[in-house]
Amino acid sequence: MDQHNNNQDQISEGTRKGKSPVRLSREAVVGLALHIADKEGIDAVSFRRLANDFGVTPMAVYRHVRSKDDLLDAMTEQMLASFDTSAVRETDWRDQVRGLLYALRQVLLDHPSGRVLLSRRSLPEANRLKLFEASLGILRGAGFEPREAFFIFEHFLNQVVSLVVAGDGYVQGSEEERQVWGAQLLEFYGGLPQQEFPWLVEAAPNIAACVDKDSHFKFGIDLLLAGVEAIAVSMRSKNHSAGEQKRAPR
Amino acid sequence: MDQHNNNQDQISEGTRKGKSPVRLSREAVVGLALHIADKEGIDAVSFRRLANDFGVTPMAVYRHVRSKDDLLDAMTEQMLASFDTSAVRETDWRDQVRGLLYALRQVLLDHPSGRVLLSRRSLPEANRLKLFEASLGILRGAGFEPREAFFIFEHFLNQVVSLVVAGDGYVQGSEEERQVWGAQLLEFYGGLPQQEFPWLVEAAPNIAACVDKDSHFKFGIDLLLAGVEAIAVSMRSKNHSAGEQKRAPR
DNA sequence: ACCTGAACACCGTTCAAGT
DNA sequence: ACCTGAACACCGTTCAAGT
Repeated sequence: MDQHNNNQDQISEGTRKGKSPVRLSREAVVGLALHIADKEGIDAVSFRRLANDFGVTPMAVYRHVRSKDDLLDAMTEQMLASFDTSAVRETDWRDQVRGLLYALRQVLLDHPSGRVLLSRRSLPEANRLKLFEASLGILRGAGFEPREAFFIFEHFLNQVVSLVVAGDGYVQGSEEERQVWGAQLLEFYGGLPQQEFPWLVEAAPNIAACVDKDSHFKFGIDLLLAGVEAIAVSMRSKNHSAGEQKRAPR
Repeated sequence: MDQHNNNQDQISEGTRKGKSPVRLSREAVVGLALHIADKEGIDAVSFRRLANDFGVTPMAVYRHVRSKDDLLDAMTEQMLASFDTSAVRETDWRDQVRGLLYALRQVLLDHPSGRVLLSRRSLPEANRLKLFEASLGILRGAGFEPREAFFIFEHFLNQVVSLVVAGDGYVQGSEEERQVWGAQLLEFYGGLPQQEFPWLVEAAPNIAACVDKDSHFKFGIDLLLAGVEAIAVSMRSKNHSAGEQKRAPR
């Protein structure tokens, strides 16, 4: 997290006037953009805003970044640079998967804008490719067919992303903002007419407490892995009769 | 789907000049907005665009819609109006759940903008509340605790949304656009260096064929329900020793 | 090579005014 | 009640210049 502040610490003090024009670099531009996105939301990132913070004209930014799409791709890459892939060295595939999911979670906790970045439609670059490849390797090693492995990976990604942002409670802003939103949710759902919405009224505290991320995340991952295990088992019984596969999931 | 054309058929022919000023209504505004969002993507929806299509000044739209947020909320509601809730009358909770998930899928297939609409952070209105309430009721009836029921519902929603948009292959545009994107994916992943990315090269056809929505959706729902079943079973065994619950999942 | 300045075609939203 | 017109503070991006 702190490594992204470096770029900004050299600049900071807001709208500097004309002097010591801090030569831009792609890394600095992307670093500041990611920092702004994480602290103020992805919508706060604009060429004009970046230029302003750098004390430079909007068009100067274009020398280091081809377009907004390019900028967002680069932000995704820089974010994933901190991804901890050490879990691939576990021996059991379940531990490998769990490890990667928790590593991805950590990235998303450090970078609230990650949800938006990861759900953009674009071709992945180096870091994202490595994550993708490692995951497929684990699932193929566990005995899943290419198709299943891909589907399962996709669901892993979706699941982690949506678990971290905690569904309804998703806020890319500050901790305080999230508290306020939680209070609003509690008031809203708790105040619904009880005859018409008995289950919603009952669930109101749980809906509002979506801030309780740890247990929420664990529940979701357990749910997902339970499903994957079940599929693995049913695959193994199918292979028993068909037997066209090299390795069955253990 | 066609009911949204009604509003537009009266207007159409693009930028009409001054005459027969078609009195706006909230329903007409929201209907056209949803229609534009589904055909051209959510970003194509703007007050200026709506005003232009209606042959009216941008500010006229504000008489029927308080703000952009209000407009998006209303679009979500109008979209969910076509939600088929008949599945709640099934007898087994698994069938009820499956039915609702497939009904939601249908809504999202009819409305490509639904993904964006449903992942906005806002308090739900009537139609969305009813869907939420019905789902909780089913899960509570199946014996899940309020907290689990809420978590599971959340995952259902996330799962359906992300399954329908098919992860990487998500395109809110036309069928043709999706084909193009699929071809790009195939070329990209298929063309990666095989030593470095063996699993990605192998999976390339599957990644590109994410257009194959039916089997993809079925796989995801099966995965999710397998996980839920497993949780239900482990809950039942826990209750065996604790026994603090009214009903256990059957 | 790197940055500036002006322009184009867009946004959401406010405010005062017309009918 | 419903719509207009002008304005404010924003967008991404292009193009022709400056140094």
